[in-house]
Amino acid sequence: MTYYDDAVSILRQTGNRLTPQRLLVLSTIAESQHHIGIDEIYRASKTAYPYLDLATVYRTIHLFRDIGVITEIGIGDKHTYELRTRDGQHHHMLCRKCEKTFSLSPHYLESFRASLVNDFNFEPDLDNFAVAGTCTDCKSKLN
Amino acid sequence: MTYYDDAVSILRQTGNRLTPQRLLVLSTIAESQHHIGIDEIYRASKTAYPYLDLATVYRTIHLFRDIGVITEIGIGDKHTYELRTRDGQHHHMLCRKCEKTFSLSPHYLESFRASLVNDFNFEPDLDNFAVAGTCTDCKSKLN
DNA sequence: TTAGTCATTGCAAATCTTTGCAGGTGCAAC
DNA sequence: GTTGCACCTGCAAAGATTTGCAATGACTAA
Repeated sequence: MTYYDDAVSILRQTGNRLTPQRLLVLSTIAESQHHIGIDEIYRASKTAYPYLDLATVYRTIHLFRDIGVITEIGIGDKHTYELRTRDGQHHHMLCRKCEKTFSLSPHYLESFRASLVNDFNFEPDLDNFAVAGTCTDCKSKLN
Repeated sequence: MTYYDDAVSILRQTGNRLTPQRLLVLSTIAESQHHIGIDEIYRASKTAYPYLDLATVYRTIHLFRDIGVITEIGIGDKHTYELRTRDGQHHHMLCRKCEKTFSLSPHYLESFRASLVNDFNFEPDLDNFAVAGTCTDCKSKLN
């Protein structure tokens, strides 16, 4: 269970505690094959541990996001989340219409990153980068 | 007043009405030199027209965003807004350490966008694009 | 200019998200 | 294993955002 070990070490490194609630939320996100919203995380986790509170889910999600365990993706007004993998760079494209995701090789962003570093000395954090847009299938359906 | 004329024509084109509330919110955003949050928009606009309701501000902001009159920028958990100028969009770099934002000309993302369109026929929505990272000042402070 | 229509508004209620607090609990030190 | 302490949690209340609805008023057509 790679995600578990990684999360443990990141939580430890950042001085946070390993609580059942956190591990539960973590595994719920990990087991979801796609990005998952707060409400779904709450519902799914609550099945395993009925005392779980929504506020705890919110706090846990924000913690995970801030320490880099998960990535937040905004779809319209809704926020969804997914696990960050160990191999770091994990980019994708996300279709706003059909909500399918597509992987993207890191090299697509490399020249962008390089120009920010060169021109502004700004080091962007592009790990687990996601772009929203319209995929080819949905574009053709628009006609 | 370019922003006014542009907004009028965009609202007309999209079949929306020009109401005093909308023009008020629009001018509040236009007069703000930086990104401005919902609460500030509400407070400033309410001074000019005390009957203005918060719900109207929310609806107006979402309308403006959806028809492209303004751009939404997510800074941390807070959303801020700014006018889209006629000469097109601009993007932002956001420093995670000092929370300062820096503008970024669209051409930095153009080749990225072009390669997604060419290689995947994926049309990314980069209107409210913001990259987080570390700015030059904060990088030098790290030593 | 006037009248009719339908989008828009203000209000209030619903829903979503965050926060304060008192008690519970992980974990480090013994 | 036990203890102590700071962090976490659940709960409830506050704050933020969205929605339903009846009344209003912007715009079109005559």
